[in-house]
Amino acid sequence: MAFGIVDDLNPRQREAVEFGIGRTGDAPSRPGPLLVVAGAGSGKTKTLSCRVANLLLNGADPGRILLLTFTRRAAAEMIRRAEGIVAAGLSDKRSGAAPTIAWAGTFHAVGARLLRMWAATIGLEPGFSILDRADAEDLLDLVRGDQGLAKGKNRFPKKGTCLDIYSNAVNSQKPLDQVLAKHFPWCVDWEPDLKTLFRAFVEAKQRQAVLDYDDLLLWWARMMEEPAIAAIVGDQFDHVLVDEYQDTNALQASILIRMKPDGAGMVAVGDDAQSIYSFRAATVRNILDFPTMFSRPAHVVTLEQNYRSTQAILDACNAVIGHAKERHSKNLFADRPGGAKPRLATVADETAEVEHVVGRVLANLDEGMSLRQQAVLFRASHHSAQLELELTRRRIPYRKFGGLKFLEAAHVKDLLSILRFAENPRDQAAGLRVLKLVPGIGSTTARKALAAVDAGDGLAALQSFAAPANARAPWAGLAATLRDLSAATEWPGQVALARCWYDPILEAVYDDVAARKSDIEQLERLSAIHGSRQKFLTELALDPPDATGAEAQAPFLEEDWLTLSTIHSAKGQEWRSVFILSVVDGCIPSDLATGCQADIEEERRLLYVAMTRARDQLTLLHPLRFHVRGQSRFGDRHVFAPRTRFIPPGDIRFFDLTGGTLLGGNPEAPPTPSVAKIDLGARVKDMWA
DNA sequence: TACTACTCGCTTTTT
DNA sequence: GCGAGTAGTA
Repeated sequence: MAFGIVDDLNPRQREAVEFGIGRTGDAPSRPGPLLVVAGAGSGKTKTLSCRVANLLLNGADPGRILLLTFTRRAAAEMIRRAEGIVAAGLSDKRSGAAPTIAWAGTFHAVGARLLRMWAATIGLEPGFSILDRADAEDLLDLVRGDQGLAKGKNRFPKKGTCLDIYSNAVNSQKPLDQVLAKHFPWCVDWEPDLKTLFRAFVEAKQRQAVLDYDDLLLWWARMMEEPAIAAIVGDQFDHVLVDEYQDTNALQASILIRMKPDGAGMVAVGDDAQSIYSFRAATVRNILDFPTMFSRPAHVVTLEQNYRSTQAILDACNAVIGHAKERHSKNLFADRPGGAKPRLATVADETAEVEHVVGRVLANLDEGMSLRQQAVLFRASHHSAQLELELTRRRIPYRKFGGLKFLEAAHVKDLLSILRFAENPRDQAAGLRVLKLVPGIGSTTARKALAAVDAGDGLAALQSFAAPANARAPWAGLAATLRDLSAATEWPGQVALARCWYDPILEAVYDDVAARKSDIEQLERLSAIHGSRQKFLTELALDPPDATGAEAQAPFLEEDWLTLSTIHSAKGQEWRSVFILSVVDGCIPSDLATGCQADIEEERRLLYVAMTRARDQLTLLHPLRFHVRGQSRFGDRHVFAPRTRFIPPGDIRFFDLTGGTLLGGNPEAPPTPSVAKIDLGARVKDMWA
């Protein structure tokens, strides 16, 4: 079937788009597994959307296609493009609404949906609530208290670390002792206690009808171990397409293989050179082993032609990844010859770095490159703090992706907890948080009240609960609010109802009331686009609003803005001009990730991912003096920072060195001797030696 | 029992 | 320089 879009695919892309699809337009065939190894900028999204479109144009049922992506945004983009192609392909034959892919989203979102469908069969409460990361931590902490753990003189790992350990064990499908030895060596002695804790944690979650992120995958995977269910769920889909396969973990692979043991209709797309989520137990083994994972071998197509960057930029990227210890051999070549070399700008310190970036961004803007075509990327969320201040001061609009989320703000969590508690009175973490909001109520009273809720007739127990005299009025107000919320049949208005009770509390507790109230108002606006309380809470947990910033509010979306993003959140995107902050040893690679060779290799890929986002212009910043966090007792808060080890002297030729003029004074002057030798990273690590 | 003041440990990336 | 745990007070 000839249609315009396919004509401008290159031969490899075309192979991926057409593999195994009957071209006669008769009954669609069920092709064997296909792996598309897609280098950076090689048109991966285009290829995948074309394949989806091609399936649809060849008669595939859109309701029987499963599209698994890394983020909700990626799924939406893929569907938009596929439907556009289909609409164009059909327009000359018949008109009609473009078909919609009903099953698309992240593994977690799809898992949640399937689990609700199958809940009755697998002994799960269909109305289960979903705990986000912070909720899960709180519950884990609660359980730890109940278990009487961490009472000894030695410090127990903190709740975040405990959850990391648990999560890693679940997602990597490895026994606890191995996980501890490999990733958390300093917690090895706590193994028996951790095991007890995790067992109690799992029991608590089941008793309370709550699932955390890991459970969405774990329950799905366990469900698929039941052959009868696996057969039905597998048969539900003719085609399963998985994007960003290099960032999936063992648990996710086990789901796929149980769904399609022979790999029929299974397509995975990814790039081992861009695997940057090992901290989430993602393993590059997944993509390397995909060809032999199913009972039928997979067909492999490699996309090596880069359409994004100029040759000069690509040369530098290839040099960086060329030093990687092991990689799937792939030779990216550019479609766009020439171009300016990437700049490696050496500046005095972080203040100069910010000055340099802002200056360049504005210069680009003067030359007609809008802010939206530019991005500033960094390793850790807080690296942009100074830049954000400067952008705000100069009134340059920006949106920041990654890092602290809107949902993590205390007041937002408070309000959501009220809704969650009303939705699921068994949810102890939400309940405890809500009850403790009442002035004069601490954890002891709150726990007693929760026990009454659990034992008696749900939320009604709160109204008959004898609250301390000084807390009686707000307590009664809360009990009435929760009663009204749980009795409400209409979703619209419920956030307003919760606010009636919560706003006075917020005003009493916080100083910056105005800013926090506007967050709550945003939450209320957000609630309007969801159909029910359960949908709202589920969607918010699985797909939190991901941008913060001076212009993040909906009414301003049409305007121009500069993108600030962690490298992780920049995955899959591209800009004409890209700036990478603090390309120094200690940042990239992070001081915290220099433990073993595998960590270093991942940091190298991280720099590679960042660099390959650039189309025309790439600037790496190298501040000579680098801020050291939290060490005020040393007086000077800077340390000398060498250029990242990922750009050795031999590779300097791929870069244009600038910055001498920006230094002012003597660029070669050694830093203050008293601070030059401090290796904070080593000190932190020594504690575990 | 609730809240405060103080000490101690550690500091990333995200569904 | 912040969060979490602890000791002390009301």
